[in-house]
Amino acid sequence: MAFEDGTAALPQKERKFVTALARGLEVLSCFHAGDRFLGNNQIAERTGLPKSTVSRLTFTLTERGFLRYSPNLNQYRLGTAVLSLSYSLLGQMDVRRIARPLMQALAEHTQAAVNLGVRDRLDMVYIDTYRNASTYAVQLDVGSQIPIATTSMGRAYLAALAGQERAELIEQIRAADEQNWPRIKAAIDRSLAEYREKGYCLSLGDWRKEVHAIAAPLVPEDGSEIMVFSCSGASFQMGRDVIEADIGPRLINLVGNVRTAMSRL
Amino acid sequence: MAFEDGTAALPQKERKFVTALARGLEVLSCFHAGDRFLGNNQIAERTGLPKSTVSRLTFTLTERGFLRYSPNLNQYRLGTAVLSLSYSLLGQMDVRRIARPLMQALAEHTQAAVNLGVRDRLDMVYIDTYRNASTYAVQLDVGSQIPIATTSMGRAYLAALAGQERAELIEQIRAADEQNWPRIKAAIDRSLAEYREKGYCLSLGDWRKEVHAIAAPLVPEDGSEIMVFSCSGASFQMGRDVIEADIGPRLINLVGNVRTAMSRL
DNA sequence: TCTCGGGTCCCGCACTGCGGAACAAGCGAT
DNA sequence: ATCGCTTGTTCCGCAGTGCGGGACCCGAGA
Repeated sequence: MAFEDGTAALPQKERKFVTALARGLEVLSCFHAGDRFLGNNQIAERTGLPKSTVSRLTFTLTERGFLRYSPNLNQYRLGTAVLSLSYSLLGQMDVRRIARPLMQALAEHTQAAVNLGVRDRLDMVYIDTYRNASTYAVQLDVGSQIPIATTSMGRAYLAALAGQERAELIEQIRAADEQNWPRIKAAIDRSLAEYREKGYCLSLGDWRKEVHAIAAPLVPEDGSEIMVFSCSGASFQMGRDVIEADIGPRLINLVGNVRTAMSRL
Repeated sequence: MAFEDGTAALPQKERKFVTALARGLEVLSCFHAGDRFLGNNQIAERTGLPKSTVSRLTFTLTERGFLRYSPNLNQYRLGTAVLSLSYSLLGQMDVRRIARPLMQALAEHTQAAVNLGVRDRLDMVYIDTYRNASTYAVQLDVGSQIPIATTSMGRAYLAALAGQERAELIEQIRAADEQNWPRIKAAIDRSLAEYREKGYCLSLGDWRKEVHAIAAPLVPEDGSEIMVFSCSGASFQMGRDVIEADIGPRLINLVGNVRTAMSRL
């Protein structure tokens, strides 16, 4: 850091920021669903950190059970410690207990998948999903990540977000995929309008051609994070007509019931 | 650090260790299933770190989505980023795909819960669990943690562990609960013997009085981590006789099938 | 044997992260 | 209002931690 006077002239904000920790988290996050094992070198590439730094970070993470080392491959995998964390989180969310029977009933009625998700960075993550036992088509499990921009769940989240935050998030989305921005922007605008009019958002093949979905957000009164319920299924089973006539109202109804159930603790 | 010659005379190992990162992870881990929100002060107490340090760490963790800040409570909760991590891990484990139908069948047959777990520190963590739809008794979900020392799953893990590692782990267990050590030690020894004789471990009310369980470990040939299958239910439904005569053989059979299925990729 | 792609280790330097203490902000009780 | 009391944020100089370029090492191919 080259400052003329040599004093620590960092902006105040940055003094609260612990680089080493952030880098370690970065290392963890660079394991995506696809890849089982990563070597130090690949990690270094993905994160842009120097090899020796990565070496130290992986050592520490392994030590603490957040990574697991495979001696014969000389590579790392995520460790079981991350599981405990996410359970601590899921166990806290009483939305899940409350919504479960309602979601199951809707899944039964529609013969489609009914999902509950929250946002993580530029994705929505399922924290629950129910489907009729016979449905094997779309296999998205708890923890699945789907993009914000092209899914009904993601856009319903956007629609429910307060103006300022929404603008910031949309900007991030734009920056992440300049390429397709015009198309994405158009779809988002359509969804926002749709939400204002009807209270839900649709995605009829935007994400995967053969998947139709509808989603409605739940904004908790206590200021905690927005959650989104969605119902998704094969396009041939879920035409626009049945979605708007039947599923939409039921979904909005579900959200309303969950909201009132949560408001009385 | 006061060394006579002033050189960095740290033991080599320690130079690879990134304290700041470890501390950050410590902060995350101190959120247990019970507590929704923690303030900086409580975190400082639990971790033994000074307040200002905690302040910086929580700032960084929040920044990165691993914690979430509640402005009106001035407190923190785990953030959604941890969810994505654990999904990256679960998605990688193909044991789950392979074992699923077998576990479901066994759950159906026994009318009890059938679980798959791995170790995290001094606990076993469920990575899958199936039960007959009508079973509402014990509600342990994916991510649930149960102690090693007093559960059949934990002790089956111990039994499958190689001598050296086992000794170390047992020592940690002793250190964690000196109090009840004699009783725990006795139960562990019994389980080790039981495993040698029969290939499974029991816990008939050791963990919760009204819960009976049986477990058998799967030691992967590729040297990756040990996994344990268990079957648990209400004590009045699962007497020792039915466990040993019926469930035990079926469980061992299940493990064998999974092992062979995994060995051919 | 040489090379090449991994990974770990070394080591001096600079800057980051440290933590005690001061400061600020709620909140109850008096 | 006024005083504690508790909890969180900020300050600031110091030291030691974490940094990272490069040497080194090892195993697999050629």
